Amino acid sequence: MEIDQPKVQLGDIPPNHTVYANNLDDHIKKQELRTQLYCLFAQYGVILDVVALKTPKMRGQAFVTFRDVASATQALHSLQGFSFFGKPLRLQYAKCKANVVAQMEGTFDPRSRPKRKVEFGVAPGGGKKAVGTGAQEVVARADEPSRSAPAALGASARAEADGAAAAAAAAAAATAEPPNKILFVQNLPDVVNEQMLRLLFQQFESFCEVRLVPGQAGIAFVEFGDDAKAGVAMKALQAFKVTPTHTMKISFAKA
DNA sequence: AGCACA
Repeated sequence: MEIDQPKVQLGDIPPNHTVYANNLDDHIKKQELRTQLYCLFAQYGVILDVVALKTPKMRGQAFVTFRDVASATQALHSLQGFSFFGKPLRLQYAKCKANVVAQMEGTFDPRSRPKRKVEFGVAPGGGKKAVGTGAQEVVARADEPSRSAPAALGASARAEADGAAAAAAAAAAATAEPPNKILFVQNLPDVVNEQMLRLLFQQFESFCEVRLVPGQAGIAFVEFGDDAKAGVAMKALQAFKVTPTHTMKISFAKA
């Protein structure tokens, strides 16, 4: 005879594009959490969105949405119990369909509330006015099902896979100057602002500040606590695609 | 434990 099954049975929830994760360390900053989850889960497939809220009800939880259910399934099984920031991941399928997925299927019904998430960089409608209100809500998301240009997080992972050549060139350039706690960032699109750059760089330890150069579009300085920490950030974000056409070049600033 | 996306 069968005894009642304890805790969560995966079978309770049908397969979904989205993996629901809980038991997350809730003192991790939201952006950091999303970035780390993105990096961890991206090995199982194309990620459309990572949602993490810090509201009382939603803290310690996150939603990772894949383009394909099979990827979600793969990730769910492979990463079940994975030690993430010292705590084992608890994974299930999400109970509901993510908005991105509904959009992908063309069934998105904005009856609740129409969402205007801001893309990092170029606004889909074109033009140079990109970020207005919700600049801190940068999302990793694909707008078009097929050859989408995922923003922020997606681009970061893409930059890894993508720019062998660009990265090599940038790395070569990076070695031109000796280590410095200040980084020199080039090839930024002219729509970037400090807020956006901060989002990218603040996830690294000992981040201090971002400085744009008035009158000098496309470049910025980013300061860290010391040379080594700056170097870590540089390596991680080297060749990051800020937009599909702008690949960041990072080097140590001149002393 | 807790299933959202403004």
